[in-house]
Amino acid sequence: MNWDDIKLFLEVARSERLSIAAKRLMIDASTLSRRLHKLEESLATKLFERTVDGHVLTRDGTKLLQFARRMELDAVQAFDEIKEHKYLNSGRVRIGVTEAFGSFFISPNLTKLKQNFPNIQIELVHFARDVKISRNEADIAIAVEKPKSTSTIIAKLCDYQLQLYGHASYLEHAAHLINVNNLSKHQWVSYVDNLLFTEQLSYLKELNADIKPSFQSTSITSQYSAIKSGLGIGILPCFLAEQDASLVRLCKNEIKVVRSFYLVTHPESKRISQVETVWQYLKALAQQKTQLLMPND
Amino acid sequence: MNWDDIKLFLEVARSERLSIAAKRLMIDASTLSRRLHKLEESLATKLFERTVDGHVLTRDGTKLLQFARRMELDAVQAFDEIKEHKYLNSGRVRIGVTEAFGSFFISPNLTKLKQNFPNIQIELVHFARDVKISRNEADIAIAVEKPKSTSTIIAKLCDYQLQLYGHASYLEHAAHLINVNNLSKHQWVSYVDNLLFTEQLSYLKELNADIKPSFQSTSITSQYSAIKSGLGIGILPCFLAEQDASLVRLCKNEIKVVRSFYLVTHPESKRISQVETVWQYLKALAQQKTQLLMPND
DNA sequence: AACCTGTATTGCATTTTTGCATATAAGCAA
DNA sequence: TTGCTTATATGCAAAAATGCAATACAGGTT
Repeated sequence: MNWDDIKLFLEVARSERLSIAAKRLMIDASTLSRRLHKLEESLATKLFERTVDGHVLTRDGTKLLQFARRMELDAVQAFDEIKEHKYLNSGRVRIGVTEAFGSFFISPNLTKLKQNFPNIQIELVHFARDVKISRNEADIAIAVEKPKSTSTIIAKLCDYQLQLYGHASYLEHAAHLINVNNLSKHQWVSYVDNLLFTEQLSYLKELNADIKPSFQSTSITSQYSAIKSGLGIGILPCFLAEQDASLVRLCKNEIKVVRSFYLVTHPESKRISQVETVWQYLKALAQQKTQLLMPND
Repeated sequence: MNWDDIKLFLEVARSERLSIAAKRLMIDASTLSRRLHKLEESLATKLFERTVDGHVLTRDGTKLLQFARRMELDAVQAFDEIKEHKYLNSGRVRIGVTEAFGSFFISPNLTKLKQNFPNIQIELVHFARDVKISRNEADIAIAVEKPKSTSTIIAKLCDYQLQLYGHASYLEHAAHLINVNNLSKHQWVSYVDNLLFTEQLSYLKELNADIKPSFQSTSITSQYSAIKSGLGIGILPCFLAEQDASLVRLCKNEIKVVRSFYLVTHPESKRISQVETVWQYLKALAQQKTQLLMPND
């Protein structure tokens, strides 16, 4: 596949007219036509329906268009930034992160970063299973498991603790006090077992095999909402639950699950200034928020 | 600029050896050398330092590398998806959104979307001033002001309300009850005036010119934290504050600021299935959460 | 110093791509 | 029908890109 042909493709997709596109690109229409055919050949598909009203995108063409637009954005940005030499700590950094950590820890704590480095743009990508750092799906991944890939840079970010939480409204109903021995008598909120993206999170098994959850979700946010609405008790990361004064930590000392987050990146990315900046920022942030991640009171 | 040269550039940047890169690309080293020089010429810069130990990236080269990697990701994904014909409701959708709405409304409510469309990846970009939809910086922007650009598609997403909130701990200290007439006697938390990215948010002026804030921040999250920690009272979006039971709404009926969010996209994007899906999802979500956005009790 | 090794670049013949001129076909409007 | 537009196809000369062989260059070794 010739990337430059994608540039031509974009123009044709936009003008919907071969001749107009050719003029804009300042090449001959015949050349353009030939190169489009070549692109289609290399993708083994038809990108345009050649009608009398010009070139109309096919399904595959539409699909290509969205990627082509992104490529264009990058090409243009690269050109601009190099031309203007404004490359120190500016640009996008894509962070791949779990839902909970992204929404409740990273997102709310980007203020200082934005103040110190106003030209860094953070993109947050929530991932369910893996972010493929090796495939550049993110510049920095925050993973629960150490990836095995050899070509990545890995650093431990922090430990974090998960504990048992319940909402005041549920605890009122609970006739008997909750303790480690009567856990299975309670309503539990938890992950959907078979969808666990990492064995690391199947903490229920660690506790007691008898416990049968009454509400399950793949989303930590909806578990959080469920617990908050009094549906039951459940394990939540402390960095999430401790920010909500209406949740009560139960069996403080008996139930403690500790997990770790790892920062992962690609050697190529790590050398880029704004990626390095964000990397350091995240490490500092985690250190500073130890109390929230690992409450020890 | 020839995009295809960027592909070659990538390979050389990685192998750091012209000859090795040439072998991998299955072209002659001389061709590769010439095309690199041509790329440098079109960018009017030097991308590599040609040393005895191969091609070492310059500053500009490093800058180009990060964009090149993104382009590669897109090219590869485009190729894969077209090859596998898996183009319905799969792919990335980048949403540009304000900090508050992103962190406290969008992020926590993506669960259903993920369940129904597991192959859609959401990228959240927080923006301070504008997301340039016209430049493809996001597929969908959620803006506080209607953009004037002609080439965009705009739809009203929702109204949302901002009200005055305080934390229990602050209200205890407050010797006198808070009412509309003694507002200026209180500690206020607010935006940094001159950094307001849109006039829409300068609600303090709407209330009372006498009010002098004692804590200001550009970040709604840190205002939220400040209010929560008892530093003072302040205006917060209801969709944020109402989710926190420890905050008390003050002067319910007297102080009400109403603003609106607009969905913005590009005609090209709108035709893409997953963008349209997310667009509809957001509209439905806003409708469903009217009570949170515009509490009327 | 002469030589070897690994590197990138240059000169030149060859191949490929391009632009132009021209031809063909298809749809549509007067 | 004719005339207009638009896209594709073809032949061909001009221009550009390519591969190969030769060259240059820096470091280290004999």
